[in-house]
Amino acid sequence: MKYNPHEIEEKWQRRWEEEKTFKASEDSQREKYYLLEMFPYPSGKIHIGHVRNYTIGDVVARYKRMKGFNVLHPMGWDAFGMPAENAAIERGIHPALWTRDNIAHMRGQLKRMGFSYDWDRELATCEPEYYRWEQLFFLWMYEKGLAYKKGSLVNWCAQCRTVLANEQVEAGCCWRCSREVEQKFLDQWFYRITDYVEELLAWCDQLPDWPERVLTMQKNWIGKSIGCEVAFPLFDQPGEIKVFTTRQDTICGATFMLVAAEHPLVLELVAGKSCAGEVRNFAERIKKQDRLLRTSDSYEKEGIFLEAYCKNPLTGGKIPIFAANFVLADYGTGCVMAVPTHDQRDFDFARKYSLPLIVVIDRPGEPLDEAAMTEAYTEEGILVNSGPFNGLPSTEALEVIADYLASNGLGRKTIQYRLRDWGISRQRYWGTPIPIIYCDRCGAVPVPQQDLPVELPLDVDITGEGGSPLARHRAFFEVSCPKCAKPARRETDTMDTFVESSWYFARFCSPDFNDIPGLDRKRIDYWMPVDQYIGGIEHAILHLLYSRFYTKMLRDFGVMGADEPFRRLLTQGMVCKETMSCPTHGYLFPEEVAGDACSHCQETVIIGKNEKMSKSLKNVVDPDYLIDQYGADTARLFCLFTAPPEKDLEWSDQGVEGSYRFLNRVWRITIDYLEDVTGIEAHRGQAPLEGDLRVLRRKTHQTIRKVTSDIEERFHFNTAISAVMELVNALYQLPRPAKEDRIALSVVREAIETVIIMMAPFVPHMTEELWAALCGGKPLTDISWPDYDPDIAAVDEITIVLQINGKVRSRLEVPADADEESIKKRAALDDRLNRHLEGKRVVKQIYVPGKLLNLVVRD
RNA sequence: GCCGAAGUGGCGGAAUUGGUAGACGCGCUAGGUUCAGGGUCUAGUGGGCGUACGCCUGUCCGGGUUCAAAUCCCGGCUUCGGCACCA
Repeated sequence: MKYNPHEIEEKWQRRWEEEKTFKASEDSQREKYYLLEMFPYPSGKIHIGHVRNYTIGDVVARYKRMKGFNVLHPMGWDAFGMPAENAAIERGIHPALWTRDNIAHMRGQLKRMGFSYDWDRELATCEPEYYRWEQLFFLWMYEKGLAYKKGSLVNWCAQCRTVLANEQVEAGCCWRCSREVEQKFLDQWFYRITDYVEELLAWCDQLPDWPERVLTMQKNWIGKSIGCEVAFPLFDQPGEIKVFTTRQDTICGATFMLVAAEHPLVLELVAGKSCAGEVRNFAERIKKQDRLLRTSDSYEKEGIFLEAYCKNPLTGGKIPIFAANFVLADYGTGCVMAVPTHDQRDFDFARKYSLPLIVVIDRPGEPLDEAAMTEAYTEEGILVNSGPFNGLPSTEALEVIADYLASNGLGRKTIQYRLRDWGISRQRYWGTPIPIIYCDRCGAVPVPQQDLPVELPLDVDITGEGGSPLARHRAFFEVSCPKCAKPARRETDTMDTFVESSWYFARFCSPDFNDIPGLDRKRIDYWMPVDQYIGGIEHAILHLLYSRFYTKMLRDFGVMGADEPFRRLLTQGMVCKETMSCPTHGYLFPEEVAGDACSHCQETVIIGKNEKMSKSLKNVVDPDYLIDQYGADTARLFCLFTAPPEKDLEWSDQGVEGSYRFLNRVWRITIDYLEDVTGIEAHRGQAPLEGDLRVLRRKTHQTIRKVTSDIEERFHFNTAISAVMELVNALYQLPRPAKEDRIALSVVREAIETVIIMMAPFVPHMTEELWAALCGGKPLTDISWPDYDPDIAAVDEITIVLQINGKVRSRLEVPADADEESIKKRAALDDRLNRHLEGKRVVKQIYVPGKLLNLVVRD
């Protein structure tokens, strides 16, 4: 009987589906386990990188089920994603129907891999009901001031009529049409995530099972800095300039003031002065240049004097005000006090425009001299030239000066964050409509709850020419005001799709619950938080931060009990492969390459570096090809065995062969023994065994121990699989027992059953088939994960390493329970050891129980 | 520039608390299989020296701590990721 993966896989996939094998039940008495992948639904065809994501989740789900957990494992969610419009047009379906269609489309391919999803849940996120609740949450937030509208400066491409994210701007031009990007003031909706900034930051230290680097990224993104807001009064005129600084200890060294070029204050200050025209030109130039400059490596510091002065609040000194290109309008107050002696940027600026330098923090032991300085001194030191604060260490001065400023009404301690409120407005068709109506009389009026959901119209033209199709759709936006019934206009912006992905995990818990608020508190309390979330590092900041914010907000609305959405997080690595390209045809798919030549033009193919698999680079491996060639089990095994999940995986064709070979080995040894072990029970209990059988049985139990802990504690499937490989090797090594040797065959049977059960989460189809052949009865999915017997797994002979000065010189086989005395006695008789001891004396002996004996010797 | 992670054979990777470096797999070499090929089985496989017992050396580089370092500390190099004129 040959291993025929295709036949087996089709058979079991059909059975699992018919019997709804993987459905979670809410009334189960078992402990719950909620497992979710971080929206990995691809908007096109799935490639092997996706398969890796799903496989990791699937293995965990199958393992946890065998461990007796009630597992909720719905499929992740990316069907609303960005490329949906294009992909929908390509596939000839209306974008509004895209999500549902896409999920159906993907299921075929996903089921072929044997993934054990609870397939009936995720459709809940493509129903109008999903919009209804999302819009309800919006209205609640609007009521509480957590959703608000404000004008903001955006990158705007006039050609595409779209707002561009910073990363969509290439050298100041639109990534799609290469037209120069404009700065435009646009009214946009925001969610006030900054209200939760302290809680989001604090909980970063209470998520022990999240990867360190994700938390670090989130902390950096939030970017908290503690400092002072200080007012610098204007000289010879009323008013003041507020600055934010974290270095209030250097305030006496502030010799000039910098204002962001685009700051409104700039034009106010120069109004009516002779320099006004020049300054205006400067500001215009910087506004445009700024974006361009960001992409170049060296930023030339530029500024222009505004013919205005302000007063240093501590020294009273008269300091000039400049507009500068390197000050950010949207951080802090948009104005910076410049301390050239202790800030490198200010130093460069002062040198360029010949501005005065005053040292206020002196280097201990080696005093600074303004004239001789070649760079700013940014370290700690002792205050000088600072009046009453002279002699204070700078670290203490931070506090003292902050208190002084506060008590004298010159400033106050403040905290600045890098994190901005979350702009959710999108000028796209695809997304949840924002439920607001604008009326000339009543202003912005929320859509009444009973009118929800505001649905997307189906009769729009998707022209692909940019701009929101909704803004061109009169029937959609021409409405009457809910308050006064006069003609009014509906908001045509839709929500960022990140809003939808910020609570889908909660909707999955109660997909059919359509009473207010669309989330069944009872079931939410049972399943949430997600016990294990798995996904790519690319969502480390935005999606995960937004989901955390949303969870806290819904908690404060009383919808959810959890403080955090995801208890444990695994960020798995990417699958990489080298790119191939040809001078004429650009990037090539693997099947477009024959040997080392392009199959279109026969030119030699250029092999590029290893990069993340993506459609645009065409360095993808099609899982269908793998399944056709080797079967889904081999594809799964390869993804798991080659690298631990959090590492990037470099694709290799040869590795796949190895996985296939191993599965064949498992298949052959099982079939080979099948007849002999039929009717024989697997070995149980403690009955003593000798020789090879004892060794095999020990290996069996050691394997259970190893595989269990590798999956349980670390998700290190690669080492778990290698442990099973060792057990299979041991089975092959065992001399074939006689047919009537029932004891030997029972030990063999136990080993074979163990191999099959241990492999079940990884290669479910083949193991089901072998299990059915071997045991019949209950399918493997209903078998519980075995425990190992520590006594049987324990070795009875151990190797003690004999070292001299830490170098291994010999080894000693001793009984596991040998005591220190007897080991030392035997070591003294060891020839190899004694050869190294000639002419030396032992000054110390270090004995590590069960491990080694180290002799420290001198000449 | 700042923050973070990583660096181990020809390759992917093991080594869970400082205690046998290189598990397992790929590749390669040799041999068996009535041996065309493939498959499969067995053995070998970090480097150097040696007929051999064996010896030396070895986890990016340089120091250090320790009886003992891939692992801890200091300095440097390289790669990757994040943030970036953040006051």
